[in-house]
Amino acid sequence: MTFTPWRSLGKKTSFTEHSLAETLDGGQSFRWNQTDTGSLLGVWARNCVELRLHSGRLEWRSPTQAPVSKEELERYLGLDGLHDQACDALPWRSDPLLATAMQRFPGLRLLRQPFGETLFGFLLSAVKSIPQIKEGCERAAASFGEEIVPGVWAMPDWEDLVDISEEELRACKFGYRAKYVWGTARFLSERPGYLAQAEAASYEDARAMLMQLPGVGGKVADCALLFGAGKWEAFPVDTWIAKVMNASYGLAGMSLDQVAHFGRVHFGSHAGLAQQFLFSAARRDAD
DNA sequence: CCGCAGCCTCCCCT
DNA sequence: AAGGGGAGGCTGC
Repeated sequence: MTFTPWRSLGKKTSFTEHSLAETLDGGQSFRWNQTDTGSLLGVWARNCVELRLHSGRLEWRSPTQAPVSKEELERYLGLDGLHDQACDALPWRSDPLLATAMQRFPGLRLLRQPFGETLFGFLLSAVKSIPQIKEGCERAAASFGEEIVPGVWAMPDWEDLVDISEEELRACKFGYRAKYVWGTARFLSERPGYLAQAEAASYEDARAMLMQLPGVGGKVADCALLFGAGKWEAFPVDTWIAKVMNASYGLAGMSLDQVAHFGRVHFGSHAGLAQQFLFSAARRDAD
């Protein structure tokens, strides 16, 4: 496929090679891959974009057949003033663990992905590793999504999935998550506007709405809200975060829900951003 | 309200 | 070399 020329995204970026890769391919999103030239190629909604860091600037290009606007890209990457403000407002001054994690991933930020496809990815995430979730998303896109440019597929919308049988979903190797996807597609088809309503609702209301969906518990709901709806007070607690929090804040014996509540209280209205730094640091330590 | 097994599939380990 | 344990959870008992 042919691409537009590389374009620069404004002034110098706070991304490093490290934090760019961690932001796009570190578990928030499941549709970015490193290319053999060191750039990153990703898909969201009907958009396909290649990103690279060049002379301290963030550069991008998209297929000429499927151009992406600069505004859409900036929105997706969260390139506005809110990120720096949110970082500064985190309690790193009084929390050495957080301060260390933030120093280790300068430039790491939260994406603003399409809500529906973020939910889809995390619906597949139970007891799976990131590469496995990515494969599942890729199979779903190639099987049920629209081909944007040759060889690149958009994720299917939830409406596109309502006629897909559980057997067809199992053919994508979703395993027992196939019935979650099937049930969620059915649930949403019977309630037009449900996801849009959740996206517009307060964090607490949105979380309760998502948890009505089959296969969506507190952790999956928080991930969808944090990475796909801009609700930064969401504090997803997975096994990594639970382990770090238990060890570092004396939370041994707490349930995951209690740890999530502690996180929201301790880190404040941008708790999810703190979670992302801690998550990346914890995962890195394990390597 | 809490704790626990089971669930698809793949991977890593012995 | 075959088989058990566990992986970025949720559900139902």
